[in-house]
Amino acid sequence: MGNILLKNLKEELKDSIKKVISSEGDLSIDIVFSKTPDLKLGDIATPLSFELAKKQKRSPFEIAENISENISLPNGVEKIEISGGYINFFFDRKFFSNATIEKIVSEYELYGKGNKKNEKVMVEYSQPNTHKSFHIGHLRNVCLGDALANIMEFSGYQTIRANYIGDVGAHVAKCIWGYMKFYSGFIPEGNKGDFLGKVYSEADNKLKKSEIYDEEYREVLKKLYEEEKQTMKVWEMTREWSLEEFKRIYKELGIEFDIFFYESEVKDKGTKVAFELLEKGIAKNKEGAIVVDLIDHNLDEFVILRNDGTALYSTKDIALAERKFKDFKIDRSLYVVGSEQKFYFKQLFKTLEIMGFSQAKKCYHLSYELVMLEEGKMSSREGNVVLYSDLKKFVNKEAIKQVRERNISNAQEISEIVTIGALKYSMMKDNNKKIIFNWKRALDFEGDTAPYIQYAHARAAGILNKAECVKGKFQIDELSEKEYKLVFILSEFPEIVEKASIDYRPDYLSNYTYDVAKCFNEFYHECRVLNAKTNRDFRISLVRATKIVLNNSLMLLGISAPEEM
RNA sequence: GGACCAGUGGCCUAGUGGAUAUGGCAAUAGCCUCCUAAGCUAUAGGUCGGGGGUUCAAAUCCCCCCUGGUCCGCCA
Repeated sequence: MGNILLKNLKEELKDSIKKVISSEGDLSIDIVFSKTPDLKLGDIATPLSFELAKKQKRSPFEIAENISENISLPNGVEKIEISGGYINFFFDRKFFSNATIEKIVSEYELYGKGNKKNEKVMVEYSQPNTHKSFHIGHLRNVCLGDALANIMEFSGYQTIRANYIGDVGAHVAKCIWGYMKFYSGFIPEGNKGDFLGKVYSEADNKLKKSEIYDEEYREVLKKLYEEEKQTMKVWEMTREWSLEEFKRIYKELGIEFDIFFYESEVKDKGTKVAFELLEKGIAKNKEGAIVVDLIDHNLDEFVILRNDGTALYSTKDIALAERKFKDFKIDRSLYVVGSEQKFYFKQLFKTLEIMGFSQAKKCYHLSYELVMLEEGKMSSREGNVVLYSDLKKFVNKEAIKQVRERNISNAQEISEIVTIGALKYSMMKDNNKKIIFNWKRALDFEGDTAPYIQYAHARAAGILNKAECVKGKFQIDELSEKEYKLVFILSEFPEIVEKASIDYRPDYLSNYTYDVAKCFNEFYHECRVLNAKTNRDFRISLVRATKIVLNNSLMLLGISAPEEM
């Protein structure tokens, strides 16, 4: 931990370069390294000479020459070359490979782990509404959020995974009205959560068409607000149905939360806070409602309580944030929520700042675009959604079919691992952009998919199983390009994790993991391992290191790495 | 009307100041007597939405325009 080989080499190189250029009095420049487009050109490069050329009014070539002639290269860097003005550095590749692979193998599951940060972070994600169906849009959220939490934790933050369930509000009342009106006393045998989703959609449809129905619904809404006994009983029962289904899904996905918050438990506190803010003069009364004036911040007015005194989304979120800061003592608060709420979160964070919470500056809204159907937006109301349960069922069917074509001992378990992996990966590999859902692609297990990566892992496992006693020590004769390319990408893992945590970008990990799998497959086809003529011990260790990195990065994505498939 | 996000080969996508623009799907041609063919190799496919500008260097930054999405609710 902490001592990252590739990163260290970069730091040492920076120092060496600075020593050369400082003799000419130029220290202010920030030295950056990039990968070379081709390993033939070197391992890492810097375009520093272009920047210096401008400042010093000399030719970049001359500057590069000067650096190249006067630099004392750190241990592990073998050669320096100038190419088109770039300064390219060549590592001592045997040394680098040796050190990298030994490090990975010895650190094992800790390889890539960041230093402990003295900071507590809470990630809030998967905020499903009870009494509505759980569809693939919710799936995207929970996958992203879980990966983010994993990454933060692995990067060294103390991390709390929070779920915030919407169990009150108009949609609940609609569903309960529909249930009492058309299904009173009925207890579905199968998936109770999906049943409620259908009841909700059906109720919403009928309510649009009848004023009498609408009156009845308002009555239910009122009774829920007043916590009338009979209605509350139905609420409790149906709420539990939804929660059971959610928990079943989380279990299936292998996702665990540290804490569940419910809207029902923060709404009263929120109302209190709204009045407190009013008293303190942070908020003001506007036509009976309570609003925070954010016009000077270019954020309009933020309504935090309705004029009838009932709670809004904002009412509850302010109370919940306060609870997170005060009771859980968190320093950093992350929210994984769809991008349509961007403006809302700006208002919320600004309000928290005005309320005096220093953590407000470390609040972050990880936003992502919706999962859409080819024909357009999904809507629980309309009922035109792809349910999570259906998607899982069909993907699993395909996985079972494919596993059966192979000779595998525990087909059931493997098909489940492939199914969940494929689902999660497809929801995370894009940079939070709009996803147009497509069945053909969802059932694809080749190319840039989780099964491709899992397969690479299983292959590595297969080799290691057959390699009798494995020596920890190895000698490297001649490094082939495929071998070294693989070593190099493995060495990048810690930096990728760090960047993903800084930028809050789980997709960095998805892309990286796929690249590792691809490199490994190329290596696999070109280099024999078990009956290798050269580098046998090294290759076995390289395979082991690859398996470790694949396993660690899949773990961050919440995807299982099978030993066989 | 104002604000934000996106636009990269037929389709999807990486890359947000550095070298010849990354991969996948689909297509074509190959590779299993050899550690798992959910794999590999090769071929073909590009006005990086358009136009200006800044820069030694632009898919990336600035301005204008086009297209799509979202927000500007006492909804969530």
